[in-house]
Amino acid sequence: MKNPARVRFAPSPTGHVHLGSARTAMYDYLIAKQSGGQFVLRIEDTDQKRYVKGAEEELMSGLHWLGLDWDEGPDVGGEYGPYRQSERKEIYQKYARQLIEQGDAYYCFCTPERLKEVREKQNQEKQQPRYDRHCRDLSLAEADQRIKEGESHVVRFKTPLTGKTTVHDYVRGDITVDNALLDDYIIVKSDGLALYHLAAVVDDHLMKITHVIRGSEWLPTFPLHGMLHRAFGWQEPVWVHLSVFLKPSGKGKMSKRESADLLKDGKSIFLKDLKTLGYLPEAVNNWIALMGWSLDDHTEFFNLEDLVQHFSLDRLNPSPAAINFSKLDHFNGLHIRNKSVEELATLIKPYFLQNGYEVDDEKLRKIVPIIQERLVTLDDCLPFASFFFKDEVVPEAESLIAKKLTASESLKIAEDVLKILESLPDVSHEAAEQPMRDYIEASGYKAGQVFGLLRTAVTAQEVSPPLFESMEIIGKPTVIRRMEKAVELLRGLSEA
RNA sequence: GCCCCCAUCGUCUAGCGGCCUAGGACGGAGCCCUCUCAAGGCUCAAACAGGGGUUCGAGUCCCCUUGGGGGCACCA
Repeated sequence: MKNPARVRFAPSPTGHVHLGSARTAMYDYLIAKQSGGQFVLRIEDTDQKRYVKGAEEELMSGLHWLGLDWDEGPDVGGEYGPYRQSERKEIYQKYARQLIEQGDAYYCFCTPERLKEVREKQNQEKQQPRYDRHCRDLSLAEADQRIKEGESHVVRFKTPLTGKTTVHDYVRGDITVDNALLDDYIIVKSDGLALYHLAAVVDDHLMKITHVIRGSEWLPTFPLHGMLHRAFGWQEPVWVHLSVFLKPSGKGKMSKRESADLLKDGKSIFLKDLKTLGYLPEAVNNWIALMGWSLDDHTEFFNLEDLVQHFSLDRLNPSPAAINFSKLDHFNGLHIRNKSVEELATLIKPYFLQNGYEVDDEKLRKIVPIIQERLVTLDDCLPFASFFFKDEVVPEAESLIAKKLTASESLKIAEDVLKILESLPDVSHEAAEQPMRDYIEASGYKAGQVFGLLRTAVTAQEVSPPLFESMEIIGKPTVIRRMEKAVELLRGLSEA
């Protein structure tokens, strides 16, 4: 057994939970669980301006939906709290001051306006936009004095002017950058709250985090985080940068606009949408787990427990992955078929209820086996099985005309079939199929023609679960009633 | 523009110098099964970005080019 890992998922509550976050959270969870360690949820809300109401709740329900339950977090507590960064303001200030006093950071009094001017000038001269280090060499005494006088200030990290910094990413290896190319990043804002860089590093240390798994958008500031740890003299966690998810075309990452368009197609990159669209959390997990990770060259069906057992950082793939929704559909079908009748019945029942149908559980349990392998998403149960719960279904008269036959020929068939069904003790699969096949044999019509007509009459659909199984569930009185209606409709058609 | 990262079928990927006439999956095409639709089974088309090295031998190691992605905020 490995050493217990403490892994944190640290989202900012600024919007909907998307696939990229979900995958990071899952990997966090897997590493924590497989080592017998803790999965920690930490809310990174140091930017109050970007706070979105309800985002935290959505985040938590999204994680729970996927089965990624955390051991420590703002709601459940833990011995390393508080777990919301906005509640840790004083902690960051203390550490920022330490950095300043030991010469690794400094107060900066430059106004946003001046910064903007500097940037514009640099842009004009085609220089790299960067802070000009105007306040870097102010003495601490002078700085403290100006602060006492109430002057607005931020804290910047004092990046070494020369030399190189090497940081180690678990999947990419060593990454080395020239310090001269780095900026003196702001680590505490003028409102006194730390920026991500400082807050995350301090929290990761204080919370004894062993693995930092995050998106590759953090790669550019990765050296800063390494330098911060070293300035404090802290041991660094294992750093793991995951590749980003690209839009289905593979060209760039998903924009807000495109996300909206996607929803019109019944697809989405947001967890909350995926749920209402009828996707199973098991399928979503399976799907995103395999975007950037693989076990071997053939295993592809996983549930969360399998992943806990088999997941390994060693098999992470550093290259970006395009989102492939047809693969999600495939996995969803696989996981739907993997459900027991009881489980699936429970999952699809709400769809019928929401659409105003009264659902008899006994009946539903009979329906599940015949539609299970036909469902791609849970809401597919509606087009497949609604007719079971309707008192009456009335097909279009024209749709009753069997393939390659006339209305009057179809009428003849309908009348014959009705007669046969009436003569049967019941319309169970066993009782009905053979007589129907005998009729087909004797009449010379094609099986497709007769069954097609029967299907349309009984279900008012061209596509349905297997006919005889369906009729058995519907029951003889209703089947007879619907056949009579079909005869009536066809009669009207052949007289016209 | 500058910095960083990445590079195998359309897509997700296996491949860690000889097991590769490059394997699997999704999607596509076809066939079988069949009362429709599925599911399932079988078959086919489909890739090592290009150029230099290193080596007896390169998809696998190194360099360059090209392409793609990410970042350059008092956001995370």
